[in-house]
Amino acid sequence: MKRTHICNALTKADAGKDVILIGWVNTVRDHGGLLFVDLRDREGLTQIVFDPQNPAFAETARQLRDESVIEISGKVALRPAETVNAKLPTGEIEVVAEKLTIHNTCAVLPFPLDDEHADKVNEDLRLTHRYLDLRRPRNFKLLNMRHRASMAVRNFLDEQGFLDVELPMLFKSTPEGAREFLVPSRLNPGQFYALSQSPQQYKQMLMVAGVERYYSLARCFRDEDLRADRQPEFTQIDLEMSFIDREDMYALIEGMLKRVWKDVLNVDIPTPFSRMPFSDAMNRYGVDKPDTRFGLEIQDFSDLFKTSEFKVFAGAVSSGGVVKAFNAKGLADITQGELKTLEDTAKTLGAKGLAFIKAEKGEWKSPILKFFSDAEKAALKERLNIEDGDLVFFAATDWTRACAILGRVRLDSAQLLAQRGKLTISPTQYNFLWVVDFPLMTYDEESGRYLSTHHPFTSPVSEDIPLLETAPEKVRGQHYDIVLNGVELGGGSIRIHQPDVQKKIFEDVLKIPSDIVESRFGYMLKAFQYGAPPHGGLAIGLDRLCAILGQRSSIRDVIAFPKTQRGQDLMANSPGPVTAKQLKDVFIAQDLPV
RNA sequence: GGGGUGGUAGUUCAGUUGGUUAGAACGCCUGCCUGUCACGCAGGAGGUCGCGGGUUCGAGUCCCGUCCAGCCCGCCA
Repeated sequence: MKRTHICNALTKADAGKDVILIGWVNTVRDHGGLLFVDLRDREGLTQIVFDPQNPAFAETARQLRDESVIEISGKVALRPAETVNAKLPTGEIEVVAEKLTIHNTCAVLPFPLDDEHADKVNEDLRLTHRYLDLRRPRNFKLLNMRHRASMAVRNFLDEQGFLDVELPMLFKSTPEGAREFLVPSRLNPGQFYALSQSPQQYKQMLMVAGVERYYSLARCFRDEDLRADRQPEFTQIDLEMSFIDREDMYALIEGMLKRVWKDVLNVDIPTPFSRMPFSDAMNRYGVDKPDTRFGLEIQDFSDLFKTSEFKVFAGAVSSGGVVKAFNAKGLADITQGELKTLEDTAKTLGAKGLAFIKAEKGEWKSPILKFFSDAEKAALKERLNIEDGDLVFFAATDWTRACAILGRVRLDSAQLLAQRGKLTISPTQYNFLWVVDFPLMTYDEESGRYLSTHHPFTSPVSEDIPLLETAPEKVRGQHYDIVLNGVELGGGSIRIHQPDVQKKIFEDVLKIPSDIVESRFGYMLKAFQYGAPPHGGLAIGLDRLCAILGQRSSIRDVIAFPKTQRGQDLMANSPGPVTAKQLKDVFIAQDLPV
């Protein structure tokens, strides 16, 4: 059983050769006195011609069905000129079968495998038979693309002197972060590992260890609710370097992504990437991961409406909030249904309603127009460039909420405009962006404490360190997010390497009791006392990266065996029950109601 | 935990105001066919309308509950 060629290799230069091909039956076309089979392997298709009279396979050829696995011995022949198939790389030839071996038959398929139909099949059915879904060339290409992206990353980082170091997935519980998968320890009764949410602490220890440049394609685990872009286990391009500042990191990652885009898509992306402070991103786009492929920028009108007759707007400002608005240019033809959907979306984000102005046929239409003074209208018209056919949305509430509402409405409006052909959002335009100057701390109303915006190892911007005592929310972190087309690809930071600064953050700012600091982070504080180098790092979501490269809206499409929204593998049926003995072995009693 | 969408043949879908035997396309099975490449032609099989309950003379259709999927919010240091 050895093939001489793959299924997209043969050309007219091979005419007359004896060949052996193995693969899956893609299609059978039985003409009675003549039978065609398109034979497929992962590389392509080759047409096989059978003469059903040939005693070598008179009994079997007629029994060929889609997706059977067959081996063909035969001779390459030029196709008659009028039957050349220009759509196939092998379309100028065919293989005249002399011998047929059926290695395996195929049961009736649970769903069609041609891309045109299969793409529409319910995902749960495809996931149940993921081995079939992956057999489709379109999905194989995604796996292949992911492989090439990984190789580009590995090659680039290797050339830059990075060591691939495998770090533990069995770590300890770190309750500050995401919910974790717990793993009972049989050898330590009553004790648990947690599956690593990220190799953060270990990779910092590698820097103390003097490795200087570390990377790995690290599997990470988070027991949170799933989304199109979130799986319970996912892969990060995780790296850490010593003796660097933010500029070094920007340059490195720009080089790496440039290499990935070149190797995978043969696209040259321009560097350096643009940068945007967090506050700009929020104020202009309403999110910390702006999609800058289109405008529709949000503006602040708090000053204008501070003294407005319109109490809703004026009241929002006087109670410390803001009034923000953006012009969904050309969306005045929005339908009632679409407007209702936008309003409902806004409400889920905490809006009481969604105020708007529609500019049509030379006049403005709006339920709130009567509250606006002429001066206010003129200012809106000028600053938002309101013209006939436009639709302006407002949000008047606290800053965070106003940003969230308009940020989301902006994205949804862009979709509506794109559907109307009034706005182009190209999946092959790559707007990379560094978002920088995040606040180090965010005040949490609920607990009445400051929480790390990212994680407690992020180094403050040095000139802001004095503010740690007085106004922690004003301290900027040396954190950076890499954003592409509205997707947060990843992020990282320059870390704290001085034990006293790290201790101050834990105890004085985050108010974590010192005994807990000691039990959770004591080893880090100790390690930092032994000559910890200045260092920083970053992690990029490989799944999200590949989804963008492959123009897929869900990372499930670029993961070989993804889980459903309930965290199940429908093919293998995981998770599943365990026996009482297994539980006993790890000292777990199951006595809570499910 | 919350919000909204969907579930009808193997698959994708249609199914009107609640009304006869639930349809179409593709797939599957049988037969015919020597140049197809989404081959064609003829015939056939295939349904617990997700599940449970209710309203009704009558439910795929209306109501309640429930399960599942995908989307979003919360959550994701």
